[in-house]
Amino acid sequence: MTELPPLSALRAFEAAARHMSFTRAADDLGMTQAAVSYQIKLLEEKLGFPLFMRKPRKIELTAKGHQLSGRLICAFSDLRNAVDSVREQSESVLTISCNTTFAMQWLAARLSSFEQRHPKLMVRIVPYDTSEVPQFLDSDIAVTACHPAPNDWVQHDIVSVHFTPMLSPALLKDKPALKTPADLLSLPLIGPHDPWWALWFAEAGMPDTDLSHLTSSRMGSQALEGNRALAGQGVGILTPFFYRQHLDAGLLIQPFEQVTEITEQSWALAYPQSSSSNPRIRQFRSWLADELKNDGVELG
Amino acid sequence: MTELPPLSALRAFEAAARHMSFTRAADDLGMTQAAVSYQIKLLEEKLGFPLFMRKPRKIELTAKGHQLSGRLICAFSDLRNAVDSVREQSESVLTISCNTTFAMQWLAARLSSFEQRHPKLMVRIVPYDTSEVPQFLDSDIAVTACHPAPNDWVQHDIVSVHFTPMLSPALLKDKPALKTPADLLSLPLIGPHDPWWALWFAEAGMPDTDLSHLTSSRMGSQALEGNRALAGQGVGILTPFFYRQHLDAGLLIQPFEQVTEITEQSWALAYPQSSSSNPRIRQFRSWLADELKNDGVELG
DNA sequence: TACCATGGATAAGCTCAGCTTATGCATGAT
DNA sequence: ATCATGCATAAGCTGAGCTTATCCATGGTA
Repeated sequence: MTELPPLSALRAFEAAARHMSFTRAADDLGMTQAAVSYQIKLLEEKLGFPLFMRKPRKIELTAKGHQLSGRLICAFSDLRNAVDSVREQSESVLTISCNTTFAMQWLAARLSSFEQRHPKLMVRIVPYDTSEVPQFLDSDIAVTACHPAPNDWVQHDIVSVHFTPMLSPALLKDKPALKTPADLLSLPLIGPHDPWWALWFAEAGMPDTDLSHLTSSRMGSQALEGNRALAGQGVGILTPFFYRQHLDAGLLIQPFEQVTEITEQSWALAYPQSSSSNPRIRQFRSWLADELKNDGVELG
Repeated sequence: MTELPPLSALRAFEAAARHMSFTRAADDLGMTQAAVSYQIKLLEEKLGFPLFMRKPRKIELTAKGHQLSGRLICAFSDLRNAVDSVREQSESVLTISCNTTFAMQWLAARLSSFEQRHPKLMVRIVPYDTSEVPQFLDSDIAVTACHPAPNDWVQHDIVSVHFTPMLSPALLKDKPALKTPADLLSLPLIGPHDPWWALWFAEAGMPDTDLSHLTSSRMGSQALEGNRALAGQGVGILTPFFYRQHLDAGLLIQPFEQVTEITEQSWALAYPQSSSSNPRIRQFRSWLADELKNDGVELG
C-alpha cells in the first residue's frame, strides 16, 4: 500500500478544488490563503506533478488535478459523513447501563420527566444484575454501586449504599410487634445469606447471628427481594432511598431506625473521562442532579 | 458542515480498527504505539465518547467505534485509491508539449528509440505553433524556444536558437552559384518578413536590406518553411541542427558558413519545478540527453 | 492609461501538535 | 512465580504547518 501524502495537504487541495480558489478554501478551512498555497505546493511536490494551473485571477485544474479532485472530494465527503453520523447518533440516543434495582426502583418511574425535558433524546436502558464490574463499557453512562470504577472514569456519588430491614405490614397482622432486632428471626428473612443481613445484625449488636438455617434463594437483585417483601413473603434488607414512596404510602414499614451504611461504596453515576464533553451526558447528569434535589439529595 | 476532527487522529483510529491493535497500527503507520494511543485518546475526547474498550491483552470496538470504523476504513481506502490511481496514471503516460518544428524535425524520428527504452510509457505529443507562451502548463514536459519560462519551471538548454539560409540544390540548377549574401536576393525567399532574415542579413553586413517587396506568407512554423525549401520553392532561413540529415544527404544546401545565433533564447526542455521528482520526467530527460550526445550536443 | 481590486506566491519566523523515549501496569501464558 | 504482551502515561523535543507581511501580475474601471 503506497504511502499517502500528508493528509493536511490533501485536505487543502480538496477544499481548493471544491471552491476553485485558494482564498475561499482557506476561509472554509479556517486558515490563511498562504497556508493553502503552501500545502498545495507541497502536495504537488510530493506527487511530482502540478495539480493547478495558476492563471492571473483564477486557477484551473490540470488533467491529473481534475482526476484527483473528483475522487478526493468524494472520499472527504464520506469521511465527514461518517463522523457526522456517528456524532448525530450519539446525540440522539443515550444508553444507560444501570443496576437493575436502581433502574426499577428509581429510574424507571422518573424517566418520563427526562424524556419530557429532552424529547429528541432516545433513552435505552441496559440493566445488569451482576455484582461484579459490569460490561457497561459499551454504554454511554452507567449507574452502579461499583466499588472502584475504572480510574479513567468520572464518578458522581448519588447516595451511600445503605440498608435496613423492611416488611409489609400484612406480615405482622396477628403477630406481636417487633421490639428488638432479635424479634426479626421469628419471621422469614428474604435472602438470608445476603451479607447485608450479617452486617446489619452485627451493627445491631448481634454479631454472630446464625442465619444459615434459614431458607436461602439468594436472588441478587434487591428489586426482587423488595417485591417479595411487598408481597408479605418475609422481611427484606432494603435500601430506604429506593423505597421512600412505599414507606410513605405504608406499603412497607421500617421497624428499626438503624440503617447500616457501607462507606467504601456508593451508588454513583459514572462515565468515561472521554465522554465528559458529551452534551447528552451533561444533560443526563444535570437532570439527575435536579431529580435528586427533589429527594433532598445532592449529586456528588 | 461540521468541523472534522484532526485527520491524523482519524488515520490512527482507522489503522487501529483495521488491525484491532494499537501496536500493529503503529507499525503500519510507521510510528510508535504511544503515538497511536495518544491520537485515539485525543479522538475520543474530541468526539465525546469512547471508541475502544481496553481489555487486558486486546481491544474491542464500542458500538459507536464499530460504526465509525467501518465507514472510515472505506473512506481512507477511497482516499488511497484516488491518490494511487492518479500516481499510476502519471507513471504510464507522458504528455509532451512540443514546438511543432522540433516535434517534426527532431522528436518524431527518434521517439521510437524512447518507446523502445520505456515500453510501458505511453507518449503523447501535443504540438503547438504559436510563438507566444504555449499552454503547455497542462502537459508533463515541454520542448520550447520560449524566452523566459515561468520562473518556477526547470529549464535544460538543448541548442541555441540559430539559423542560416538553406535551399534545395534544385533551385540553383541553371543559375549562377551564390557567391555573396546579396546574391540571395535574386532568389525567392521563404517567409521574407521573418525577423530572422533581417538579423542574418544584418550580421552578413547588409543591415538595411529591404525585404518588404518580396511576397510574404509568414507561416510561423519553421517546419513548413523547411518543406518549401526542400521542394525547391525558395530559400528558407532554417536551423541547421534540425536539418542535419537533409544537409548530409544533399537534399538541402547551406550556401554560407555564417550562422546567426540569438543568445537570449535557447531551445530547451522545460517542466514545472514540482515535477522534478517525477520518474517519467527523469527518464525522458536522461533519454534526451543520450540522444543529444549522439548529435554531439550536451543537455544543459 | 492609470489605477485600484483581486488572487496567488513567497519569505521569515513562531508555536504547539504530534511525535519519541522511557517507564509503568495489568494480565494471560508457561 | 516469572515472563511476555499490549496499552497508558509522563516528559521532552522538533519541524510541519501555520501566521503575518509583502510582492507581483492582471483584469476591471473611471
